[in-house]
Amino acid sequence: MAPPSGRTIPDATVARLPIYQRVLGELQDRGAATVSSEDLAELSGVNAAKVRKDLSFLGSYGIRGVGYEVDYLLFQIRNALGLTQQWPVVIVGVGNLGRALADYAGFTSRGFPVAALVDDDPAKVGTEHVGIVIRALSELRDVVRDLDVAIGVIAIPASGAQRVADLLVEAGVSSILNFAPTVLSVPDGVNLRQVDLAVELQILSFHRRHRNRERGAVDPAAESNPRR
Amino acid sequence: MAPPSGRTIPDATVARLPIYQRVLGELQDRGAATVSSEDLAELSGVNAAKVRKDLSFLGSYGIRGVGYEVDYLLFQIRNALGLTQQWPVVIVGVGNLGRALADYAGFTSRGFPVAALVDDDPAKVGTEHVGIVIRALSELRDVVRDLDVAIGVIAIPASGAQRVADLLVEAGVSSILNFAPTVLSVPDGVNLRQVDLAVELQILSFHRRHRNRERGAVDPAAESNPRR
DNA sequence: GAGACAATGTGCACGTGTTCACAAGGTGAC
DNA sequence: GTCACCTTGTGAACACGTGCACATTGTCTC
Ligand SMILES: NC(=O)c1ccc[n+]([C@@H]2O[C@H](COP(=O)([O-])OP(=O)(O)OC[C@H]3O[C@@H](n4cnc5c(N)ncnc54)[C@H](O)[C@@H]3O)[C@@H](O)[C@H]2O)c1
Ligand SMILES: NC(=O)c1ccc[n+]([C@@H]2O[C@H](COP(=O)([O-])OP(=O)(O)OC[C@H]3O[C@@H](n4cnc5c(N)ncnc54)[C@H](O)[C@@H]3O)[C@@H](O)[C@H]2O)c1
Repeated sequence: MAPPSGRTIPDATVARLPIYQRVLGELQDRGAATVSSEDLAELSGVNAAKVRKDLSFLGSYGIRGVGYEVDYLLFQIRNALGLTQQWPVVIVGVGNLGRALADYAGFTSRGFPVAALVDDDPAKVGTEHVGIVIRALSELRDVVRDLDVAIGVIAIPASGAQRVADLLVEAGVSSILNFAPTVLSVPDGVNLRQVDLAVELQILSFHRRHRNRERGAVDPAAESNPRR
Repeated sequence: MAPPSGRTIPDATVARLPIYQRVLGELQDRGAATVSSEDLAELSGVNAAKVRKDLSFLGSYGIRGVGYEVDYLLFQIRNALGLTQQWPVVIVGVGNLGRALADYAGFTSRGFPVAALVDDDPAKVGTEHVGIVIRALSELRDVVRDLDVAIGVIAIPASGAQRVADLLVEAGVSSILNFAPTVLSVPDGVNLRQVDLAVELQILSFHRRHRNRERGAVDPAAESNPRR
């Protein structure tokens, strides 16, 4: 029976598939043959019913009374996620963050090899980092074409991010991961994801503050800035 | 009139407040006195009705017919997010990623100063990075107490992450930002956020694959791994 | 071959989030 | 002081996500 895949998979499910994928990989390494939705849920930090519903969007790959075959399910998830092939990545901006990303082995091992590094600092262009020659921004189009780059990672200051995003799109990249703390706009058809660490910290800060408030604390500052 | 703040603010709104905060800061720098929900929405990449509803959870801070006073609204959002004070951060794991984070000026400027660095590599402990002496894992409790650390950032390999999370909680940290690609469990009352770059890439990969499928492409691999 | 068993797959109800559309209500012009 | 105008604040409908509960169905035992 062919996998359904005609069905649309909800965004919330898509966001969890990579977690299941990683957990299943660990189970496979440990030699587990099958896993129940309950165990998979426990290891993934979610509800068992959610796991079953999520997996049912991929197809009916479980065995009632037994669970899911680890190898088979893992293959199906990888297939759904498009991880049956490699997706070369270009990192734009070889600063603190760009270097850390380029050094990181976890990307290549998960099928996202760092194919190219790009920077607009003339002092950096032409030098090597982790064996990759840093190219100029003007070469972006060639780099993308020649190395068949699928994904662009933006690791430059916010001020230049929109321009680089435009250049990436022009060069034919249709998936962008942006680390610059700014809202980017891209044409329809281009996929954009934002990772904003300051936002994460601020959300933590909110919850911490709110927890304190529940305990009866009052923030005097709230009154100290009257309008006008 | 006191800010309501008795109301609970939806999670989805909390996640957007940092964006509004950043955009309003930019508007303030440009000297804007007021802003309409429509303009703020445009700059934040969201719907105008959503902006108004989000802001209404903080209180009735707009002026009908005019918009929102930038200074005043910014103050209220900062207050809601708990950004009226500094939240010292400890980074555990001074490797590729930990170093990049420690070097990053954006945290301190947003009220999250890197107060301490911790690593368990004896070769690193005692050395300095960006003027901060790296401390041993065993000193974590003292570091958290003495420097009044509010937030712990985990930047070590997945295998040790749960143990470090436990240590952070024991040391009194109640907000954790985890970069290790693993599911952590923490007690109630501890706030945990996960940043997983491989997950982000895999979500991009999913959408790219799906886009291609819609155009009629068929992945032959889907059939090539029959069960047993 | 039949029956007990165990875990899946899903209908359903509930909660959360989004968006529209418009009444409510300040502001500024005259 | 009145009126026209403009943007907020929110009710209501809709879409999406979650989780319970259980019928369904494949497996294994005897
Ligand atoms: N370092 C971190 O830990 C961290 C954390 C959160 C967010 N960020 C964000 O990531 C981005 C990069 O941070 P960073 O610390 O690596 O900065 P950085 O200043 O260390 O490095 C930026 C690099 O980008 C290059 N660059 C600048 N403009 C460019 C352009 N238009 N085209 C190509 N290259 C360009 C610079 O030459 C430099 O090499 C920033 O937006 C920052 O806010 C970084
Ligand atoms: N580097 C990246 O760009 C990147 C990207 C995505 C995710 N990550 C994740 O971030 C984490 C760190 O990545 P990295 O590239 O910095 O790794 P790394 O190996 O460069 O550095 C890890 C550091 O943590 C220290 N360490 C290890 N175990 C420790 C423990 N129990 N207590 C204290 N310190 C300990 C090591 O001594 C080392 O200094 C990993 O989980 C990785 O998967 C990194």
